[in-house]
Order: sequence, then structure tokens, then C-alpha cells
Amino acid sequence: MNELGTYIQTKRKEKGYSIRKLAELAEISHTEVKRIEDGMRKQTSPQVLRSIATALNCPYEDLMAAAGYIDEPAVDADATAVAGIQNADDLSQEEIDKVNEYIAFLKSQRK
Amino acid sequence: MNELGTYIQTKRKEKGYSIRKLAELAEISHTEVKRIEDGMRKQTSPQVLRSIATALNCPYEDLMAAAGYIDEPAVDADATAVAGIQNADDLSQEEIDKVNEYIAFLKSQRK
DNA sequence: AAATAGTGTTGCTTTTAGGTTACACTGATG
DNA sequence: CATCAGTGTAACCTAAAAGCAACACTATTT
Repeated sequence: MNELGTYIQTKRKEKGYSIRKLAELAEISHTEVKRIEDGMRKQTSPQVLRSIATALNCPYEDLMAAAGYIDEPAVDADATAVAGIQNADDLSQEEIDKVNEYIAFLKSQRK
Repeated sequence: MNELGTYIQTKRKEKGYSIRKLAELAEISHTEVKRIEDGMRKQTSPQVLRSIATALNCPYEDLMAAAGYIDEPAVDADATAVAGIQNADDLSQEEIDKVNEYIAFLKSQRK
């Protein structure tokens, strides 16, 4: 059982729902709910996750994160990471590409 | 052609990639790239979108948003300029300084 | 002009997400 | 005890995602 399955099953039981009840509220088949809980799905679609989130009345982002589709809805990691980079205004796409290449180079030089 | 397809095709052509080249970089089939661009896919998997984002060196969140899987990533005006810079996580201060130097250099080369 | 390599495009096949049906096991009610 | 409603589970089927192979077209090269 993976993270997504654990998350959903926990939430479901918290609310006292059966697999079939959750499926009915989410308007998907109960077998699919079971398979997702069991972790038998490699790629549950965001559409289905959205339905389940609505039915469970829990944040869709949490399900997406549990499925590994997005990062934890914490503080924007990228923004903070590049916060120190100055003078990056008004860069063309070509220049951005070069900067990215350079960053990759810098990382490769680490010992 | 839907929003996702338009976004990917535009980015692809900006970089001068052929469908096959992009597919090779993303390690997916070229036919799949074409079908996504053509909007023949109702539910392209986040996994594939992640591969394409990496290959195009563009924000994965943009593709997810274009696909309608998440809301538009709220970009504050300042961050917009550096939004295209990837792989900048985990840079040391020294490395950030070097990147800024390089950016200054790029700008000085403009005609 | 024939061979070659690149491009986009299309039909066919495989894989898998998701649904339908049916099974086995409870616990409650007549 | 027998029926009935509810539970989880497992087989089978379908539709859609994704890959494979081959096509037609163009540009370059020998």
C-alpha cells in the first residue's frame, strides 16, 4: 500500500465511509476506490483524485502530492531557491537557457 | 488544438526541436508527443507531462496548469523574470554569486 | 537521378485505468 | 433458520493511453 492509498483509506475511515459509500459520493466505481487504496494503480488520473477529494472533503492538493504529482503544498520551493539570483529581469529565453546550462555546469563541478 | 497542445508546440518550436527530437529527450514515443500537441489525449498522465517539462526545460507546473490539473501557479511580478530558471535548488551562496556574474556577462554581450 | 536522412502523419498493437458483474462473508431482522 | 442489506474482494470486459512500424514528403548528398 502506497502513500496515496494510505491517505485515502485513513480519511475514508475517519469519516466512517465504506468503500462503496465513498465511491458513490465520488461518482466512480467502488472497485476503483479499492484498487487505488491497495496501490494497484500506477497512474491514477487527476480527474479521479479530484472526485475523491471532493467526496472526502479534503484538499485536492494533498491527494496530488500523495500521488507524487506535485510537491508538498508547502512554501514555494523554487521561488526561495532562486530568490538569491539577482539581475535576472528581462532575460530572453535563449539567455535563460544559457543560465540553466551554466547552473548545470556549476553543479557538475561540485566534489 | 487545446491549451496544453498549443503550449507544448510553441515551446518546442521556440527551441527548434522536431517532434522526434522532443520525444527522444523526453524518452517517450514521438507519436505520443504529436497526439498531445494535436489535443487527441483527454488525460495525458502527469508522468508524461513531467518528462516533457524536463525535456523542454520549462516549469512542470505550467504544463499541469495547461492540462487543467492544477490552478495557475501564482507568479508574483518579481519572480516572473527568473521563472524560467530551472535546477536552481540547493545552490550555495558562492554559486549564486557566480550565476549573477554570468547573467551580468550575458547582458553586457547584448548588442 | 538515386540514395539518404530528416520531417510530420497514420494504422495497428499492447498495456493499463476504470467499470460491470459476481462471489464470499458478515450482522441484523422476519 | 432464512432472508436481506451491507461489507470487502476478485474475475472479466471495455475504452483510452502509449508505443511500434510504416507511410508520404522534402531536402541534402553522392
